[in-house]
Amino acid sequence: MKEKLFRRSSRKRDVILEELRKVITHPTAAILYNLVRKRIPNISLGTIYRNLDQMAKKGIIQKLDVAGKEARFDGNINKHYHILCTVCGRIDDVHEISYDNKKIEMAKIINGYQVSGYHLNYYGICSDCKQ
Amino acid sequence: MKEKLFRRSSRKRDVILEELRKVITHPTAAILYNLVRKRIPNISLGTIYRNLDQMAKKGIIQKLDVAGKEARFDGNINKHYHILCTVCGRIDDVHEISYDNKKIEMAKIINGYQVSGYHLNYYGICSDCKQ
DNA sequence: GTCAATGCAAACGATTTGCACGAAT
DNA sequence: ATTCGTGCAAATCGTTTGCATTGAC
Repeated sequence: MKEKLFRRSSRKRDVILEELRKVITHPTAAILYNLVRKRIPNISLGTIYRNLDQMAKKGIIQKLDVAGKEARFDGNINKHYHILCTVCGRIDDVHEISYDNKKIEMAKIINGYQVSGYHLNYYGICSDCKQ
Repeated sequence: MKEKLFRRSSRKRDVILEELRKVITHPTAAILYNLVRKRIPNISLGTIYRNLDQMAKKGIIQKLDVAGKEARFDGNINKHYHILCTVCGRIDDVHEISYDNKKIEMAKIINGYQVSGYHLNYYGICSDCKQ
């Protein structure tokens, strides 16, 4: 957990990561800011953003692939999926689905959600960028 | 195509939709603005946003579920998926994949992309909002 | 005539950045 | 001593909104 991922250690970064790992709610930067402020009152929102970015780039946290105004972050980098409430915007984890055709297409209830649909995005390097 | 979807007809809305349907590049509002301006030079960016929103709500276009600063739109509402280049940000359609377990997990090349991963998001109404 | 659609500019909200200072190596 | 990490505020960027006008019905 304390390998040579970053050039210098920082208590603030450590606390941001700890607080993110504590919750299962996929918080925004602002929400995390409020959580972290309870422990480090003088931390600034800019520091939250800078550290979340850094950690997401290193792959120790996840920046969620969700459209919308505010970015959301996940401290759990184990492979799992998400379900989003189209009414209140809440995001929950989806663990129990096995990804065969029938279940993806036919799942109607997941985690108590009435499922209306899903989106699947692939990531990769396009042929132009592969050069 | 010209049913009673909207209370009043609007040539600007029609042209926005036409231009969006012409391209396969999942443009941002600003890109579409430039395309539409070639035909309607005095159109404003606000009108582009208002109409894209409206049409997405009616379901005649798609607002893509992609994280990032700018929203992207798709004139093709047939069920299909997307592949995003992690280097240049380009987005292409994915049509040929059949969604059984093996293919999702094992696809290594799609549309010339070197695939690195995928994200699956479900949508629905959470139990609290269902009341 | 009514009220939706529009242009324009200002407002907004999330995120980023420049700068000077403090801290880890 | 170097230069990363930080607080702070200003800047930026995408998007939304208020208002007066135009246009569809």
